[in-house]
Amino acid sequence: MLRTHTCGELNNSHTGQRVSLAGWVHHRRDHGGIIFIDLRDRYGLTQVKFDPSKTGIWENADKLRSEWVIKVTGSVVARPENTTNKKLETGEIEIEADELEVLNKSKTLPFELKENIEEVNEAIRLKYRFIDLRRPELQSLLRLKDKYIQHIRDYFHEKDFTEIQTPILANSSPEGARDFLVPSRLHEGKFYALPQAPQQFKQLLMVGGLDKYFQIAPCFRDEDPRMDRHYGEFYQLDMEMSFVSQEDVFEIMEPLMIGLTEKFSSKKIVNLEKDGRFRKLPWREALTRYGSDKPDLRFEMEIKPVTELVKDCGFAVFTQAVQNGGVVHALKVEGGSEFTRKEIDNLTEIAKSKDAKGLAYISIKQNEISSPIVKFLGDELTQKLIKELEAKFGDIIFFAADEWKIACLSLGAVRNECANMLGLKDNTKAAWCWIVDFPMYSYSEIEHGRIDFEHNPFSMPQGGLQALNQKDPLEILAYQYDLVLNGFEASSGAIRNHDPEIMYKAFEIAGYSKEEVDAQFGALIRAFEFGAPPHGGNAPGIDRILMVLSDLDSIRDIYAFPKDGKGKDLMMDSPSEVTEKQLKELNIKIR
RNA sequence: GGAUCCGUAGCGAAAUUGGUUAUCGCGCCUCCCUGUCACGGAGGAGAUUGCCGGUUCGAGUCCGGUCGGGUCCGCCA
Repeated sequence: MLRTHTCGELNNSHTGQRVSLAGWVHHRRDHGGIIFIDLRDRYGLTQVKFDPSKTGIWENADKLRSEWVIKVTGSVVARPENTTNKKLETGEIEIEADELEVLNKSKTLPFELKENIEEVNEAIRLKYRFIDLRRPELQSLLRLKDKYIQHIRDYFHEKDFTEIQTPILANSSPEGARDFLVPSRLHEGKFYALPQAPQQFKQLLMVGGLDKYFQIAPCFRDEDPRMDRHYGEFYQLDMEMSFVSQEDVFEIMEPLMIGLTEKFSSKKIVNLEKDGRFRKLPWREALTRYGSDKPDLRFEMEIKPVTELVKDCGFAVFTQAVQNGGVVHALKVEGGSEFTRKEIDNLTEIAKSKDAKGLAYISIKQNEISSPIVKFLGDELTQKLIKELEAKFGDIIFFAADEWKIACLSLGAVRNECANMLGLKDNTKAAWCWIVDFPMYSYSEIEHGRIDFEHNPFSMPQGGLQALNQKDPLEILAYQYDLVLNGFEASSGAIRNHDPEIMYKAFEIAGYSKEEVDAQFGALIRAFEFGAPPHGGNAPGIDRILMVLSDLDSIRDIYAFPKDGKGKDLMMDSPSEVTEKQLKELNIKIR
C-alpha cells in the first residue's frame, strides 16, 4: 500500500503517529520558508507541512504543482493554536512531512477545479471529464447513484424478484424510437438493433414462467436529447410480473418510490390520497384539468372547460371553435394580472408552439379589466366567466379555443410556464401520481383519418376482445399507466395483451394484417400461443427520477461519462470513423 | 427538420454611437516572503476577437455566409 490512511480521516487522536498519505496536490501555499500542501483524495483534504529547518526534502516540495500525484510520509502533529481550520474535517492536525515521492506530474489544468465550475463551458469539461470527476460534487453524485441502485435491487430481491440480463444485440422494432443498428458480419445485409427497452424479452420471460423479473436495463434510442433525456443510452428499472392486475403493480411500485424519495431526497411527499396511496388520475381528466399527461401536481392551478358558457357568445374565435366540434378551456392564474405585455406575448408563443392559434385573456387589475376580448364577450358574460373561475383582483384568465387536445395541451404549456414565472414549483415537495386509462387508439398524426395506437401496442384493451369488436376504437381505453413525479414522466407501464386472438384484432384495428404482425412480432405472438400467463409491469427511468429527486438541472450530472447535446462523447471523440477493412467485412459502403 | 441564444488569452468576463497599443479577475512562469488554508508582495508571458467574405478611411463592434456550442419545439416510454 502506498498509504496508511486517507486524506479525510486523521484528527487529534492520531497525533504522534507516523503515516503515509497519497493523493493530488489540491493547493500549494509557499511562504518562502515553510510550504503547505493541501493533499486531496476521494475522502478529503489534509494539510501537509514542509519545514526547511526540519527536513531535507523542502527543495522538492518547492517544485510541486497543482494536481501532481504524490506520496508523503511524516508524523501527525496538532496544529499550533489559532491555526486550526474548522472548515476541514482534518483541520486540527497536519502532516509534518519527511519523505516525499512524486508519483506523477500534471500539466496545467484546462480549467480550474473551483466552486463556480458550473460557469465553465460544458464542452471543455466533458472533453476532460476525468478531471471534472475529481470534484467532490460529481463523485458524491455517482456514489449516491450507486446507493440508489442498490436500494432498488435490495427492494426487488426482498420481494422475490429475479434480476435477469436480456440481450443487448436484439432486433429492430418498428414501433417507437429510432433504433441503433449493428451490422451483422456473419449474415450479410442483416442487422441487429440495440434494444429500445427489453419489452419483448421481459414478456417472453413471463411466458417462460419466471413470474417476477426485474433488471437495471440499458436502453438505446437514437432520438434528440433534452435536459432530462440523455442521448443514446439510458437506464430503466425494467420490471414485469405474472398473474397481476394494474393495482398489483401499483402496490409494488409505490412503496419503492416513497422509499427512494425519503432516502435520496429531502422532499416532502405531497398530494397522497387519504390512505397514503398515490393519486390516480385518468388520462382524459389529466389533460382537461392540467393540460398534460404528466401534470405537475405540486401546485393546483386547474383548467376549467367553459364551452357551455361561451358557445353562443359574440366572440367568433370561441363560437367557431365550438361549431367545429372543439372546446373552450380557461385557466385562472392567481396574481397573473402583474404579467407584462412582453410576458403575455411570450406565453402566447408557448401556446402557439402547441398549435394554438392564439391566447385570449382577461386580466383583472385593481380598477379595470384589461382584455382584448371583453368588447366581443360583453360585460355580462365577462362577469359570468370571472365568477365561474372564481377569479379575484390580481388574477388573469387565459383561454384556449380549439379542438379538445390542442386546447388542453396549449393551456397546459401556459400553466407550466406561469408556475415557473410565479415560483410555484416548490422543490421541497415531491408530488407523485399515476395517470391511468390511456386511450388505446387515436387518429394518426401522420396519416389523416387513419387510426393508430396511442401509446403501446402491447397493452391489454379494457374490455378485451368484446370491446375491440363492439366499441368505437377511439373510445377504447387501455390498461396502461404512467407514473409522474413533479411534472416529469417517471415511468410507464401496462397490463399486457397476452392473448393472440386479442392481439391480432388490436393490430387489425390499427391497420396491420395478420401477416405483418407475424413478421414484426413473430416471437411474441408465437409464445402467446403456448400458454402465456396474464402479466404486466412497468419501467421507470431511474436516471430521470434521481435527477428530479436531487434537483439537478441536467441528466448528464449523474452519468460518469455523458454524451453532449449533439450525442458526441467529446472525451473519446465518438462517434468516429472506422477502417476500410472493418467496413468491408461488414459489407457496408459509405456514400 | 424548425425556432432561439451564444462564440474575445488556459478559464470566466469587459470593450460608449464603428476609432487608433483589445481591458480586468483567476490560472500559468520568475523573484521575494517560516503559520497559511481562495496566503501575501513585485514583475512577466500568453489573443490571427471561431472561420470566410463584404460595407467603411477605419470592424471585436455593422451586413452576408459558414463552422461549433447551449436551450426549446418536432421527435422520444
